[in-house]
Amino acid sequence: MTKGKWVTMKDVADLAKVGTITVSRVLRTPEKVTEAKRERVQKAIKELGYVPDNTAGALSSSKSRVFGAIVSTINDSVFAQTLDGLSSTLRAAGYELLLTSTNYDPEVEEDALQALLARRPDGIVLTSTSHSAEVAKLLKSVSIPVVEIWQLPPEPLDIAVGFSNFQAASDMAHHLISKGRRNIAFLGGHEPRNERGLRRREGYAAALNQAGMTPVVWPHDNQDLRSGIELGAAFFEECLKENSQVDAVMCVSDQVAVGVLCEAKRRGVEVPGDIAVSGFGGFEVSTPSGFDLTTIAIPGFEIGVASANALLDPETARANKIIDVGYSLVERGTT
Amino acid sequence: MTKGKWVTMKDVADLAKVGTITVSRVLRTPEKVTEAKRERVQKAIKELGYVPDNTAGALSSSKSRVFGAIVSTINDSVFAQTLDGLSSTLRAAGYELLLTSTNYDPEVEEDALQALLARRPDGIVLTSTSHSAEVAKLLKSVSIPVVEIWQLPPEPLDIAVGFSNFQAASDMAHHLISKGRRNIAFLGGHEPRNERGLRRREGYAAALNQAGMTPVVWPHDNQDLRSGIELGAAFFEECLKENSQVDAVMCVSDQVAVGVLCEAKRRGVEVPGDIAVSGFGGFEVSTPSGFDLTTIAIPGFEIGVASANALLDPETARANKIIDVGYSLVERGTT
DNA sequence: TGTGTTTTTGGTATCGATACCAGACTTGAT
DNA sequence: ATCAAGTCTGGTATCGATACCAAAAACACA
Repeated sequence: MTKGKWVTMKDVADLAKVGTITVSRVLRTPEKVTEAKRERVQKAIKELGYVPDNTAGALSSSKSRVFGAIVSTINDSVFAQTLDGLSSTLRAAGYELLLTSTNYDPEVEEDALQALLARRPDGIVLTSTSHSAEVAKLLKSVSIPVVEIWQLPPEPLDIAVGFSNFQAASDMAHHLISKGRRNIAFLGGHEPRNERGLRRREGYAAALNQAGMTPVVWPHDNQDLRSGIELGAAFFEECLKENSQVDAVMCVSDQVAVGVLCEAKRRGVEVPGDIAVSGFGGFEVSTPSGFDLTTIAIPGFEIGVASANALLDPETARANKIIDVGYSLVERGTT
Repeated sequence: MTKGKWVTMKDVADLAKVGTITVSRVLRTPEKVTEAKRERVQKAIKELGYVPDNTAGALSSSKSRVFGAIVSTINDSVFAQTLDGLSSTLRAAGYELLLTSTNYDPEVEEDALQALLARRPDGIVLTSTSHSAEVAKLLKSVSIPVVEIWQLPPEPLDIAVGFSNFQAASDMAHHLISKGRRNIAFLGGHEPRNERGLRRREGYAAALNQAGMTPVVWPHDNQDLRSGIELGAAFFEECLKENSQVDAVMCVSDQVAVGVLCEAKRRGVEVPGDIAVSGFGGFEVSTPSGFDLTTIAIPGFEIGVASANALLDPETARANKIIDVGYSLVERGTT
């Protein structure tokens, strides 16, 4: 209790007049200790304000009770709900989450993974699925569960929890086609490191090709670093000029769609009259109280919960390898 | 390198034909080892794919190289930039971040803190400033830096990094008054556990009282759990009915303001003609490409960076105790 | 009461790194 | 060639918990 000095298990054991191992058991497997001793120990713990030292426990049991997460970004809200689901489910089971972000940089990913592994986590969650050779090697050499999320790689390293970005985008394209749209453009998904965006773009292109239409994607290259709302606004300025006959925009995310909608309003372009707009993600802005946006709703929180369960019980999860949480196309006022 | 078995420092030492301590020094203080040995060791590390075990290092040096963060929520984007700044700055210095969220529940906060302390972090970041007695006691008994962020408590436990929510809200109220508004309502800030919202509401009320106006806050009680965009939309339905003369709405957040703006458009209410709207936060939606919203821009990323620096060098930070990162009132098209 | 079985308990070794100290090895000056 | 001062290096103890095993206690049954 004195500032700067931690109370140890031995202190508790001495006060309760038991062996240290009994204290350990009271904390981990209380049912194996008689009630009398258990109470004495618990009283001592409270009295001394004992906080167990997990670093020591981790060393001797080689179970750190920590999971690591490497996400591409925490800067926007994409993974927020997932992290929430992950962290709350893990905490309920007595585990903690070690979080790192890479900002879509594979070099950072390798560093982050090294640093994470140094903490000997009991499992790892990744939001990316294409890894450098080094990263793949490290992950394979490790005997802990590795969960890749928000995507469904054809060959998961270990376990994957997500949905098909390709299929979802393809569905949305078909939805727009079924609404009579004939010149559908795709906005975003041009960042080469963001695989989810790339898959969505591919799904869109496949659907259009299948329907005998010509895909129009914008921006063309990765030079254009705008994204989010700003990208949506820029759409009118540049893309629409080149393709004046466009009657629908499929956006890579709800944010981009919001940018499009704002600019449309500003210019007096009718939605969905002149142009239909769709988003992706199902964030709050897409709701009827917000933009009433047609979008693909992703169960972000559930991805987190399912990943947590996969980490906690990898054997069961490995039976499937791929856990598809699905998505749903929500039709609203913009299409 | 064999699956399931970690390479230890001893393995590296044997291969490089040095003592274990030399390996340790190559990793922590390479300048104290002669070049020849250093290279031999580094080669051995690479060859074996050695990943140091920090749990062991933490135990013997009582430095875990981990910092803990307890945030009220990761569900929305409020703290996203801050976490980004925090995590990237810490990682650059070789530290990792252990993240927990409380969902504004003080009971969870106590549990989370216990769990965090069990990992013997080298410091802690908190987004809340009113703590239960237990939590305060725990934090005071600990000899590591404790940084409270996003607010400036009058009596910080140790170090605080943030800005005055009260002052910022008061500034915004004065801005609206200076624009000729005479019936300014405040929307949000009704959740009893969210101190930042409460402080903003207070700042607003103080400014109006000072100007001889009567504050109108809504919702009145905490029964109404709506927040975000939905709350903004509900404003027209309920608040405006009671106070038909309102000519400005100060919102507790940008999200709420977006809800107000969407609903205004839907009802044909002119902004800022009929009603002025202000936000708080300075998120992407508030930009000219988005809603062109007058708002208080908070340097969220800088809060993260400053907190990280405070954790890394608490002595310097303690000289001030309170680090005010400020804010700026950004006047745009909605007022 | 005595024997065999099950449950509960504690001693000791161990996990993998770093701290501390002492010894070996440089280096430079005399 | 010798010595002092400084630089490197490695052996051993240690951090605080848990694993393993053996001893003690409790219990059941004849």
